[in-house]
Amino acid sequence: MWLDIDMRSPSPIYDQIKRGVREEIIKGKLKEGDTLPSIREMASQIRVNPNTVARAYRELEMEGTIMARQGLGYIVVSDGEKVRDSVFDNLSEELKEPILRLKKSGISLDKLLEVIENIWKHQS
Amino acid sequence: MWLDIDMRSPSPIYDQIKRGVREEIIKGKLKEGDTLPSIREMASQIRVNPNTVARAYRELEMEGTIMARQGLGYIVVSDGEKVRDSVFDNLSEELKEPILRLKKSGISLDKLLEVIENIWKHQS
Amino acid sequence: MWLDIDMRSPSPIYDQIKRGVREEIIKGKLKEGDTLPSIREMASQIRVNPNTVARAYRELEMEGTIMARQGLGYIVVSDGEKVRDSVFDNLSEELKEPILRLKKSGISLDKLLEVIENIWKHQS
Amino acid sequence: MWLDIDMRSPSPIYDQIKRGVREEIIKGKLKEGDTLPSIREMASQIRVNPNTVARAYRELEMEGTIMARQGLGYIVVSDGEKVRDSVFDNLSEELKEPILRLKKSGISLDKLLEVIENIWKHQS
DNA sequence: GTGGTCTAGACCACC
DNA sequence: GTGGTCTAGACCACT
Repeated sequence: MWLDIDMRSPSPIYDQIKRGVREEIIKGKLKEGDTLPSIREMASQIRVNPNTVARAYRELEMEGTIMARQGLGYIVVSDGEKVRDSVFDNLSEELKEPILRLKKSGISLDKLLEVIENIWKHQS
Repeated sequence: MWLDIDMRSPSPIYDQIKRGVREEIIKGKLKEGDTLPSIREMASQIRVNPNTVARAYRELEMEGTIMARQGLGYIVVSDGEKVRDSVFDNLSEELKEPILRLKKSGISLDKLLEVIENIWKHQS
Repeated sequence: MWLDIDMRSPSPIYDQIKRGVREEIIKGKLKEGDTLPSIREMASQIRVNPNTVARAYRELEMEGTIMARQGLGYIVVSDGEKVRDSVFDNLSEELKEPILRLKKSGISLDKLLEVIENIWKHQS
Repeated sequence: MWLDIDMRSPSPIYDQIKRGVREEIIKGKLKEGDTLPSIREMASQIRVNPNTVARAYRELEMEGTIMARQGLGYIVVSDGEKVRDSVFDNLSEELKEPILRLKKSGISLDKLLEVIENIWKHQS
């Protein structure tokens, strides 16, 4: 499947897989009821240990995004909107720490917003 | 210089110490030429093993912020401005990833700036 | 990759390990993408505590020569040429001090070059 | 006295003092029978702990360069030539390690001699 | 007193 | 299995 995994990223691979699946759902490329690639297929596609994919799927199941169907594999059970909302929440959470540290280091809100806008506009 | 360390934080203690020292320099509480608390003193103050403090100091030395003088202790060698700049750069770098992911997930720039402002204003 | 470590040398073990790894890369015995012996394996081979190897690897990572991949091990990321160049620079830097002191003490350039050639030719 | 000590150098201060005294003798500014500055005077001049100067003098005495005279302080007992010879020997010894490492890393003798000549000519 | 290195061994996260 | 962090405690060199 079409996830691109960055082996050099500090964030764990199972987490990159989780995010990748969620993105596919948000983009509408995976819809409710669709079947995910099997663990083995996904693993060989992205050159990763099957255990790692299994962990990602398991955790996506625990959060209610996908579901295991005996003998059929995993299917999507959450719609794009729900997924998007939870992604937003998580990312906002992730932004908290660096922002508060920037605040402590004496940056102004205006300067910060400028930096953010810059990243938004000039990065791929 | 009594840093407050959060033992329950996911970020390693030696890293919290590094950030703490940098912050003191940025705030001007530590200036060029000032002596840091000795490894043992800092360790006992923040209830941590001396090795952990030693690692933090050593890495701050490697990045050019402080310097060891045998038998005497560590002194600050980088001025507040330099330290602030490098902290800004690092934190901006840290912001990049979550922001670009938010962009991919379909948030609007206005919504994002609103979220940022919220974090800035309503969090300690 | 069996480095030979001299426990009686004044230079610290972690540094000998760093230099050893760099040399293997320079010699071409380790190439970009190759995996290093695991920390534990290297440690048991050279009869040293794993922490010591870990420190060497960590510092090689900080200088950009190798890279850790969680759960998999360390891989080489810098090519032999880059490593050789930086080794040359560092060693030239090390030569500076004793040479300038010899100059101050009144040795002639010819005599110095003779001494150097002697060391080169008659030492292992 | 006229020694310049570099607090940022990695080499220990007592060693810098020893080298400084030897240099004065080689240069002829201190001759056989001359009195060295007292430990306290030297210590206050170069802003260093008296213990450190004491250690330097003690070791210079052990190697036979100077000698303590009860109530009179230290006097020079070795002539410039002898001192120069031993300095040469020590420095050659110091050159050995980096040179052999350069050899191992694949530099050629010609290239090395060129580097040495460069240092000699273009550095203070 | 100061920092620097090393060992032994525990616990955790990731693959 | 892999690396990453932390503790406890020893020993050394320098001031």
